[in-house]
Amino acid sequence: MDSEHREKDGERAGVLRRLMAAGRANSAVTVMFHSAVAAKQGLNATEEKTLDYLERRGPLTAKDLAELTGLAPASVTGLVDRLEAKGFVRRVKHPTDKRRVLVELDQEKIAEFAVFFEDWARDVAAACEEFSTPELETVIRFLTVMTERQQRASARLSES
Amino acid sequence: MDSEHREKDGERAGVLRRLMAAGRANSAVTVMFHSAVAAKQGLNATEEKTLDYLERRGPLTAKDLAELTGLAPASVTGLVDRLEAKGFVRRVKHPTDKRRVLVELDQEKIAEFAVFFEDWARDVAAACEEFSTPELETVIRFLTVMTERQQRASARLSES
DNA sequence: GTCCTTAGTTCGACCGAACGAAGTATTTGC
DNA sequence: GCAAATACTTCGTTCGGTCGAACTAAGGAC
Repeated sequence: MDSEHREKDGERAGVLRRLMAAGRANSAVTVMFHSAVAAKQGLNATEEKTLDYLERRGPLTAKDLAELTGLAPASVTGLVDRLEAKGFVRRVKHPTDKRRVLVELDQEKIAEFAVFFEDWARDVAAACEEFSTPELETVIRFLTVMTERQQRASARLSES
Repeated sequence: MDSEHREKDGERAGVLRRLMAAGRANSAVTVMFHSAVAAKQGLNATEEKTLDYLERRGPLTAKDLAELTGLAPASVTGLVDRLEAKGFVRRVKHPTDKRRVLVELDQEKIAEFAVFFEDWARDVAAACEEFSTPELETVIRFLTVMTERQQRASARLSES
């Protein structure tokens, strides 16, 4: 290995180290931000998770929520009661099966809190002015790759 | 505004939109990963937060922890009891003031769980091979800027 | 040296969130 | 059309985590 290679490798290693540090710091702050939002909404972790499922998958039955959250049916009843009392969701009739209860988001309530995200979105956009479009494309590619990897790492961690 | 500008603006807007989406997805997964790690360690949110403070600031007194976590003194006693029972921290004598109790991390226990992070670090390093060194520099710069902004956004959210 | 303050613990109580078991309503299978 | 299965709720209980009040031990002031 010639000296040029050694130098390149050293630089690369340093960059990786700094990237790790930056990623770690960013994760810590992301978690804080998330829990600050939850606190603002007056929601606990379970309730937050439930709203997240509903946002991604649309209306779900109590049974679906039980499976997704890992809670007992009785606990889901309580969970939905709380979310309904706070105005985040509604119980609606299932179109074909009268035994089932569909839980759907109250879009108005969600919009109430969207204000904070718009604030944050403006912040992000402002920060992006320091970056060229190709640079942002690189960032998007990076985030996408990492999201997918971390997703798998989470799953591995949870199951084993 | 000529057609070239219009096109550039449109492209930029699209990139920003995709960046937001990528960032949002990444945040969601980060939070999941974090809670998966906590579950693996058998820690709740408060305990996790406490360990984080100890990692960043070194040994702290019970009073310090009470202020940082916002808990009552009695609750801190319980919190430290639990962390001590699980082997994550130790109570040690304060060098000058015998009333005080210093809480310090058990580095061996921390190292036990570092394995999972090494796994993840390898994963990250592997994913980074798809990126040139200058690209990674861009990512670092982006993460750093965003971390700082999100930090401030969290603080604003928490206080108001 | 005595009194007041400070640091932390113990104790009893409380609350939110989870659970299992039993109950109701509805659908499915034969 | 009746029995078994399914979806959800109700009820009583339990448990973890927090709290305030009272207590102990150790500094600090004068």
